[in-house]
Amino acid sequence: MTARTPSLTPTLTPGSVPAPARRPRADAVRNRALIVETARTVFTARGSDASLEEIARGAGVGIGTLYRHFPTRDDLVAAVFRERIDELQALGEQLLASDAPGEALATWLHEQLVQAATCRGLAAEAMLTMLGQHDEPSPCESMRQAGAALLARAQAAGDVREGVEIDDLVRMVQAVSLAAEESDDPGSAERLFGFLLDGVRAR
Amino acid sequence: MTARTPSLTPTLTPGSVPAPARRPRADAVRNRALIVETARTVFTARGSDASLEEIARGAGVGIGTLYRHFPTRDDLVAAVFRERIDELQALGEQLLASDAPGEALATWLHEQLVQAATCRGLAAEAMLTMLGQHDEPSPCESMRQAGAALLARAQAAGDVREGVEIDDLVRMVQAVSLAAEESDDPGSAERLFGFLLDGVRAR
DNA sequence: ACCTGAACACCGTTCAAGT
DNA sequence: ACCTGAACACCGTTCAAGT
Repeated sequence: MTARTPSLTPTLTPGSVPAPARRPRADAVRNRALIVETARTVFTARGSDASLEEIARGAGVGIGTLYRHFPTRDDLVAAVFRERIDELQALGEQLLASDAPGEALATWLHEQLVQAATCRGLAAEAMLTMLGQHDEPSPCESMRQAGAALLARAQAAGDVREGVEIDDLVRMVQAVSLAAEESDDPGSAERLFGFLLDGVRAR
Repeated sequence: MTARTPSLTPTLTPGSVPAPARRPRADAVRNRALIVETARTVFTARGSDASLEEIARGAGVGIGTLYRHFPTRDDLVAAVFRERIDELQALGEQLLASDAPGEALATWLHEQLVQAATCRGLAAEAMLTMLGQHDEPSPCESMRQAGAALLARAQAAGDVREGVEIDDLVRMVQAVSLAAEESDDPGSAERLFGFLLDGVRAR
């Protein structure tokens, strides 16, 4: 969000290495991990608008340290869900080996639904935000491509209709999760998910 | 949210009128309307987490006046969307006269989609919140019943499959709107809405 | 009865001073 | 290089004092 001063100065000599890639200090590594872990706990307990101060306090670090590692709130949220994104990517690549393309896609999307519910809907919000910024080769982008491959295969097999895009599907699953969250009916999410699948199925 | 002191004192005599139902002061009525109108404008411009102070300032009243009329933020949001809810109810009742039950439901749901996009997704959030609290005979509850009648008719005509509930449908439409909001593809909402309709159609 | 705005609490964010 | 926490800004919410 915040614009940073461009670091590319004209004094950069042609042969110079772009980034020194120093190894970070051990306490910094530990603090970073502690903050992420605490954030996960606090987000689960308090929801998406938990206080950053509470997270810093819980991790036993100063608020400045939290900001040093995660300049924006989104950066922290992204770090919290990084593992889940990687898991979804791995699952997607695994499912490409399945011999039932339609079912494989459904399984992957259902896992998206399960993940979306973590941290009281924060996971779903984070996913929607991340899907909006598919510029650089981010972990989310890799996950997206795994899903796209599953979808293409399901379409080629005639299981899913044409015109459906992977972003639509993933977005819809997050939306289903968000919409079902406030419902008093516990089966709501699964039922809505079923409608979604039926809607994209080839007929 | 905040618990209030119970006002029901034992001195209440059996024959006493429960509420005097006084006519409110003219300036109070005007202020209330001004606050709601300003809130709509500010929510549209700044999104769902607009400052209440800005709304009060824009309406030309003290912050205390805003709180007097709307004890919680949700109360103000509900007031902002009250008219839309009433419109949806009226439209639903009108559409019951149509001779194409499936199409009538689709038209009503599409109007839900259009409404959901107002105030940068705040309308969708508000609708989801309101659907969660269907206790008293609220305006939202009347709207819900109009939709339920449309759905029942579409199901009786064999246009929509059984097992679908009106809350599911309305929630899904809000979900579609929320999911499409952050997308860079402008046709996203309509495409997802189309999938939703196909998913609930009888086959 | 209603309005006002000062007062308090809480949180986000920055930054000078430390190690 | 990294950490700390005081300092500042901003907003939500309440309430005593006004009309």
